[in-house]
Amino acid sequence: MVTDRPEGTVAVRLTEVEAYSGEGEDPASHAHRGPTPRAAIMFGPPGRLYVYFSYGVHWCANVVVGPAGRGSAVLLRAGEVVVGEDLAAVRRPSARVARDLARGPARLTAALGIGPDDGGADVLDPSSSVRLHAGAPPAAVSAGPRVGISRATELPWRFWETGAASVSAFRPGGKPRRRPAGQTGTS
DNA sequence: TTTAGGATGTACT
DNA sequence: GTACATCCTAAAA
Repeated sequence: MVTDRPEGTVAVRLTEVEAYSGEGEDPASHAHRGPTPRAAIMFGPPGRLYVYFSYGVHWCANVVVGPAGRGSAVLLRAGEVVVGEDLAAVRRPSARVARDLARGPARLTAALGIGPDDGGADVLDPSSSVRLHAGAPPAAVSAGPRVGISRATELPWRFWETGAASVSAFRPGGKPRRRPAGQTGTS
């Protein structure tokens, strides 16, 4: 994922995403109720950017997938900044460590500088300021329940790179407990 | 260190 | 009016 801005370029390698289906089988999706004005972009052609405003202060970005009219999208949940880390750090002053620059959907969107103006942008268009590049697939990918929703939590439609330090902190059934002994978050 | 509460646009009841 | 695909700040232990 790359964004070109007057102030610079930021590239992020996505490490965590969530799938949302609009086919009515997924009550957690914004598209579940149909093409509302906010979710209309999800029903458009694939490769478009669906940006929505959440909780009044955060923007989250999705990439529309599947045929037009289906309403399916992939939420970009987390990633690691590989280019323009300095600029990303400026955009995310609250991020104290590099790992937190894009850990979380709103943080990822902010680190990339994606805003409402980018809604509907074609991420496959080379001339677009927001582009999606295909990279080498990770060695291992894990799947599990989605985070931050209250419906259809059983669907294991969250996918992340196994062992990635930038994935969202998921609390299975309660407290996050400290860092598991085997996994080190730092290098 | 962990827990609680607040901000605020859009959609649904 | 309430809930939400969230994150940040403040307070307590």
